[in-house]
Parts: sequence; structure tokens; C-alpha cells
Amino acid sequence: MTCYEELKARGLIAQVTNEEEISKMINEGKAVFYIGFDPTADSLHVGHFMALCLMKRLQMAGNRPIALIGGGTGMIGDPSGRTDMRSMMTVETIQHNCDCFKKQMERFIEFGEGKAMMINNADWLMKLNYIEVLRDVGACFSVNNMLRAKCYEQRMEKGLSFLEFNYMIMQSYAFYYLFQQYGCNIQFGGDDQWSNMLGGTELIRKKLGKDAHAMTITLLLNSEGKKMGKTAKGAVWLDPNKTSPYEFYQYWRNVGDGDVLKCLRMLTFLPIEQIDEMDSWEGSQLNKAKEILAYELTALVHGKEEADKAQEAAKALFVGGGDMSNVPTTVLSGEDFTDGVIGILDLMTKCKLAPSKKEARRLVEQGGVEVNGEKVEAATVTYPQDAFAGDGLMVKKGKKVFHKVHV
RNA sequence: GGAGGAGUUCCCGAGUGGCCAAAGGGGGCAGACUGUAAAUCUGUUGCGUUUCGCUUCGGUGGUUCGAAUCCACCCUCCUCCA
Repeated sequence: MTCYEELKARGLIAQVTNEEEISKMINEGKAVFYIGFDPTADSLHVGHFMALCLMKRLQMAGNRPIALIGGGTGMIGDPSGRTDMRSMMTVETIQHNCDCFKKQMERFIEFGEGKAMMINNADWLMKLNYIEVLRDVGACFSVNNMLRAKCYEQRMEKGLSFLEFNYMIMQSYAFYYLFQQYGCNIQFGGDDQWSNMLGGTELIRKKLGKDAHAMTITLLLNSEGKKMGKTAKGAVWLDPNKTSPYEFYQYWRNVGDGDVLKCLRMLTFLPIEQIDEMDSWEGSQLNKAKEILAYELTALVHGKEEADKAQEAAKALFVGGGDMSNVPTTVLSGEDFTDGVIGILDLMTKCKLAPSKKEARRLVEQGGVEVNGEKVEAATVTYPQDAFAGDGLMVKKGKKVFHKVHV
């Protein structure tokens, strides 16, 4: 199976400008491609991870990746598919985020001489002269066409600032620049980037009379059509300090039945034949597939060791027995006790199992809290300090949230 | 610049002097059922030392015994005109 066929079989490809040429270039290892990452947060998330995987796959097939960090475009903020304007970030924040991105990317992709390149578009975008850009590049864009782009659709109702309107031009310019400087001939990106990416290929055609290509990656949506990698609390981050390996593992362990196979195909490096075999699995057998998914992804993102730990912890908690040492834990100090005891409500807020005592009380009253396997019957229950000695106590909120506490 | 309209709790959205910690929906959380899934049903969803108290309806002042609701000024957003 060729590289392009595999991408297709995994369902990674959403749109392409010219399938024939792109597949030829990729399969022959002749592509110099870039993917842009705007530093909107201090960690990459699952969406970025897909892009990194794609880079890796293509790199393995002999193509040259460029990871473009959007230090310059991040100053503007991409309005594509958004209903509100992004809050403007300070220069310091952007720089900090860029640094964080860089560190995380280095774990996935090999950079260096003859390997992948990492470039920050701030290097040239920040130096641009307004009038020059307007005359040089601005003349190539039709406002009429831009306004028709569907990435602005939602914003045409609520309002689109001139600042954000320029995002497409900056991104297009970046492609134009990379094409000239590095011979970059393909741009990859999320499916929401399609309009911006076409802007780049158009610009290259108009300015240089040459062809460049664009290909978008399918957005990872669940069976309800919502973006995956998001929880009520926010994104699932790749940074272990923002989303612990255990939480990360649990997120994938809990995906819906209808989404497991898709996730395996799109996110893991398991051979596609092996995944196809799992396609026939049904019902509770899918739990096995979810375990594989969770393990594989955790191993890719956090390393094998962390994946083992997360799996071990999950088994210990849900199946029973096993090693409890990797379960999320809070350590209490003497100050947390009054008169040598701590109440269940305080205990739960300390462990962040509940944001307020009120909420903790509700949970107890609704029968949603267990300590060491026994249901907590009243909100007034207290625990003496010495109960937390040694292995400590295991607090369970609801069915799936476990937390170990000791002194 | 001119004329109108809007800002309510996590989100959408009702409420136009006391009956308002504020309808309804979404989302979240918990319970039941299950497979650590989905669907469904039930409860819950500002905070606290909980028959009570405190803080909250864009901001700041004011009127009133009493304000999300009335008045003044300010801020933000939208629509139409220029």
C-alpha cells in the first residue's frame, strides 16, 4: 500500500487540490510540506497531535516536513469557523506558547539537518511593511471572494474585525514565502483551514505562475458530530501537567462505541490490517479495542512507561487488585485536620473532587461518594488523621473518578 | 457622526418594583439500567456553620421600606443611515 493510499484508508484526508499530483509527490517522497500551528495555548492538544502524526507518516515515506509555528499569525488570530473573536494575546504569551510548542513537537518529530524543519513565521511576518504588503500581496486578493469564503460565514453575522480578516492574507503569504525560500510545495492543515490554504496556492499562482498544493486533514469528530479531544473542562492536552497521562488514558478508554475504530485508524500507528480485524468486534468486546486505543495513544504521547502506569492504575481501580500506586493522589498535611479529624466535605474539596463544599454535600446526599468501598451516608462523617496513614483512603466520586488520599 | 436595539447564572434564553437565587431548554454532575459505551428514566446544578444567612442579572452612582426590573452617567456589542 502506498503512503497516500494508507492516509486515505485511515480516513485522514478531507480535501485535496489535485489528488493525482499530490499522491504522486507524497509516494515518491518528493513533497516538502508544511503544517502551521498557531500558539493559542501553552500546550498542543489532540488536534495538533493528528497533524504531528501525519507529519511523521510522511516523513517516514521520505518527505520533508516543515513545522511552522505561528508566532506571527498568532498575533492576528484565525477567525475560521469561530463565532467570536479570539482574545488578543500579549507578545510575551505568544512567545511562551511558541516555546512550549517547540518542546512538545521535538518529542514526536525528528528535526535537524536534512530532517524536519521548524520555522516561526514571526521571523518574516513581523518585518513586513504595511504599504509594501498591500501593493505586493493585497492586490492579489479579491475582497469579494474572501467574503464568500465559508470560514467567515459565522462571522458575517456577528461581525468580523479587519484584524482577523487579514489572517487569510498572512497565512497565504507564509505559504508563498516558504514556497520560495524552501521549495515548500504542499500545505497541510485542519479542514477548517481550507480557505486559508487555497489563498496561499492562489497567491503562488498569481505571483509566480507556479502550482502549489493543499490538503486538509479530516477533523476528528465523534458520532454526534462534535469535535473530539474536548471535555467539559476544556481540551485534552498533550502536556502531562495539564492533562495527566491517567486522565488522557481515561479519555480514550471512554470514547463511544461508534468512535473507537475511527480513532484507531486516524490516531494510532497500528497496521491498518490489524485495525480492520477489530472492525468486526461488537458489544462489550469493543472494550478491548478501547483499551488498545487508550494504551497506544498514551504510549505515543507520554511514552510506554507512562502508558503502562496509566493502564495499571485503571485496571487496579476498575477490575480490582493490582497496583494502586499510580492512581491520582492527594497528600494531606497536618494543617488540613481540625482536632485530628477531617470532614468528608473538606476532604473532597481538598482533593478537587468537588469545587465547593455545597457541591460535595450534594454528591454525598445523592449517594455518589464512597470511601474505601463504602458509601458515605452523611455529610457530617469525619475521618481521623491516622486513618490516612500508610496506603491512606480511597475516595470515589461517582462511578469512575478515583482519588487516593494519605498524609 | 446620526437613529434604533441589546447586555441575565457554564451556554442559549424568560423575567420590566416585593411571590426572584431568578421560568424553560442545552450542557455538567449524581442515581437507576449497563460494558469504564450509547440511549432512556430520576434527581441536582451560586456560596456558606442550611427551617437561616451571604453574594449574583455589563459598570458606577441614585430613587425606594424594597431594584435584574425605575432614573443618570459610562462601557461593550448588534442593526439601519452616513
